[in-house]
Amino acid sequence: MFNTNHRMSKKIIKRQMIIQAAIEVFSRNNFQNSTISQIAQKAGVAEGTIYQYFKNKEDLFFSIPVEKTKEFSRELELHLQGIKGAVNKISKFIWYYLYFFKNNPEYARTLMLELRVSKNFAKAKAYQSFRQFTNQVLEIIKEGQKEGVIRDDVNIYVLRQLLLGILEHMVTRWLLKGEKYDLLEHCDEVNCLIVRGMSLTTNPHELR
Amino acid sequence: MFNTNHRMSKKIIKRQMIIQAAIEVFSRNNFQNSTISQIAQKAGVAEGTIYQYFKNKEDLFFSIPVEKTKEFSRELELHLQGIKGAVNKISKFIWYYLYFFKNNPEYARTLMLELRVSKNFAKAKAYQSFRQFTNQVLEIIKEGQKEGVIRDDVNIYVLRQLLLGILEHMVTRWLLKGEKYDLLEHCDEVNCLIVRGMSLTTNPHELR
Amino acid sequence: MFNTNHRMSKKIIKRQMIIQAAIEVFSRNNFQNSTISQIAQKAGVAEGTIYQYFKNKEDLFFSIPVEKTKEFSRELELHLQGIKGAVNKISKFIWYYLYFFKNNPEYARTLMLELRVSKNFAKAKAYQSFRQFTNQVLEIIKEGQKEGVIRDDVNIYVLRQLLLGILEHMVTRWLLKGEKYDLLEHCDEVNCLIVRGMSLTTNPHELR
Amino acid sequence: MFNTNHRMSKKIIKRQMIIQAAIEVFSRNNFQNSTISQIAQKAGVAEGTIYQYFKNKEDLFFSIPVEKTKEFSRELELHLQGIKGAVNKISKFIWYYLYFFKNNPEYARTLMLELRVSKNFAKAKAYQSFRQFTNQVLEIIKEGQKEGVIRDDVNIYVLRQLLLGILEHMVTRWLLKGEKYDLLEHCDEVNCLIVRGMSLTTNPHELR
DNA sequence: CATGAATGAGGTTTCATTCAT
DNA sequence: AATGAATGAAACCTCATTCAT
Repeated sequence: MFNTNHRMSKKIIKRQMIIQAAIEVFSRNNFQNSTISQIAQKAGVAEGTIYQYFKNKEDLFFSIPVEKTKEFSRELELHLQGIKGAVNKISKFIWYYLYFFKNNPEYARTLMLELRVSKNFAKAKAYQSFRQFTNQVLEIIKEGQKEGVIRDDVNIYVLRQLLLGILEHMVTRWLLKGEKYDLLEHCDEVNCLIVRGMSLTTNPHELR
Repeated sequence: MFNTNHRMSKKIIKRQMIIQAAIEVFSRNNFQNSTISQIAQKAGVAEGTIYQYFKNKEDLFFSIPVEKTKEFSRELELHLQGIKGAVNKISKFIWYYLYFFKNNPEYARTLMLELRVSKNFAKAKAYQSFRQFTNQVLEIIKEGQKEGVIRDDVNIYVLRQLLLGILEHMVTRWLLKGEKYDLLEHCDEVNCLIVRGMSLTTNPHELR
Repeated sequence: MFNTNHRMSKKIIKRQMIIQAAIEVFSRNNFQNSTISQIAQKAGVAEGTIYQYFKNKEDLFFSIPVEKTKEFSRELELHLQGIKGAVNKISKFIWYYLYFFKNNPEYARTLMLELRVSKNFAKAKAYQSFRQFTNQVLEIIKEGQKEGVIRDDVNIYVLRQLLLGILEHMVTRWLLKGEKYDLLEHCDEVNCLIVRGMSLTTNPHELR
Repeated sequence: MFNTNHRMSKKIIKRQMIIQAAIEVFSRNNFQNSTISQIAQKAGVAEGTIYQYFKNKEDLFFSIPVEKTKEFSRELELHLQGIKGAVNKISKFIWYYLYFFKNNPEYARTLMLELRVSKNFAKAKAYQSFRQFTNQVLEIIKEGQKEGVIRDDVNIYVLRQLLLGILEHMVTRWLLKGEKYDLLEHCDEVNCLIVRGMSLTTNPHELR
């Protein structure tokens, strides 16, 4: 039994190593132009070994967001702890989102430019992991509506789409521009714009 | 001379046929999984013929947005004609943007899910065509600031990014969801949110 | 049109060259151990070229008996011409069968040791070609029964099985023994045994 | 010593389990398409374990007929016991041959469609086991010649070839037809044909 | 003795591109 | 200008075998 545990943990570690290598390789080239041989080399294992951990190249590819989203959610949880008020939580979420991808630029590239767009991504189990934290966002929005600080005349799904859409776009644009500027640079401005768009106005006349 | 013109127009038509076939093929699969042979078949020409009009597969790929963006800009111009006021122009732009991609779903897929993300896209001449209409947007924003209806405490590039980002995201999301709903469905709501975000408030206290 | 014909005939010739090369290669090793690269080399074409003529390795494999059985039937027809009497025809058939495989030892190996046994062979169109000449055999047997020289108390399919079974086995055994003796060596003896087994006896009481 | 015996028998049992699993796996796919992993799984052992009982995959493969032929010969012996006369023995042999393969269809497939045809089979020790019972057949034929009931104007090896050839072909055909009919169905008819072919005729009364 | 993770060589197949016709 | 046959490089994946535990 000890033996089994030992083997298991070794397998888990090696699995992580392969995924990390895959992120690096997939982020530089793209799915099709990345080769198993490159990944194997970077992971320091034989090509065949990869097929003991993943069914095929696509399976390895889709395993990446499963792992990274777990990490994202886990740490997001910590960062939200102790924050009161939906608006403050949203501000923190915006900051953390940009912060996370700033610090995981390779994963950012893989996720935003490759995975999200992949034909089978929505169908894959990977997509399930996403639901997890997008639901978290939805909860915060509902909370804000209850508090009376977030407008309830707009569909909450549209509000969430607004929020995530802008953030995704910011990361994507940053990547396409070659990561030459600081992703957190306009954090406050964007935060301000988003919150303004989502929040209730005392003076609605200003809107057409 | 007439002969030459005739020849020219025949060449141009065949070129268009190939581009149209390419859009259809690239939109269904993706760049790597689309084959020259498929495109040739759909265009009704031999494989070799394609290489008389385009340097290689990538060149054909990047020729698509050049053509389609011309079309987009040309028609956008018409739709903006006669509209007064930056806010109204922005509203119209939002509508037209969604309207255009609703009616060109295959090009939408190719552009949003493949081209935009392509490594060499930014470097390619295709990107130049884009500048054309993103600059148009910038002009409208500046106009709005002069009119005093668009806030000038935020960088105009950030404002443009906000606008284009949300629109891109709407189209992308629509595509990823399988085009099952009407892209123009939430046009008014989104319009309202964007305009609100960009516009000056009489009562700025409400923010943050 | 001339151009097309010319191209067509060139394609047919190249197809034959590939099939001939395939027979030689498949006969030496077996299906799985033969490589497309070996066949291409022997045929004097590039590997990719083979895939312009055959869907895949298995398709090439199953195309062999289709071609060779045509050849077998065509020549068998000539050899049977002018022969009177079912027994004489059967004798000639036996001789020709052994003669054909003696002169096509490589095809013999491929057919008897690989193809006949192949899982998908029966389902493949190749099997259809076989029907052609096994039906011919059946006709001769029926003819013999009408003439009153072949017993009609045994199912004709069993009689055919007897005939083809022994011949197949003779060829197979010859191959397994390394083709060290003359396949036609025992032709007369076998002929005699088979004909005796199939023919009516003057005194039929002896049989069941 | 008891300990040793115990160990020995445990080893022998495990060996048998592996061989049985191998028969099942090899019969379904073929040699090349069967994997050690499949066999190990079916046998309930680890892959590595197989290599403690057999040198390699081919060695395991060729061990199958060695074991099964022992079984065949052992039981054939019993079935022939007490039967008088070469013709009766041959009839019994024919019946038992078909009976055995009817009841061992998986082994039949492996032997007839894979092993018999295998390039190295003749050279392998497996082939030696075969000699054992083919010699038995030869003895019966000689016995019949001495009795004066089997023709002696034909080479005894040709006679044996006739006998085994037809039987092999019957089994093979049955397998290729998907075992959809009863292998013993035409036993009597074939028996009759074979015996007639082998026997002296001038005086037909002598038969049965 | 038993295990099963690691290996890595090797083959099939695809497809962009070329070039003779 | 148009064709389409030929090319051949390159990559995924399998699996028998080994060996440390």
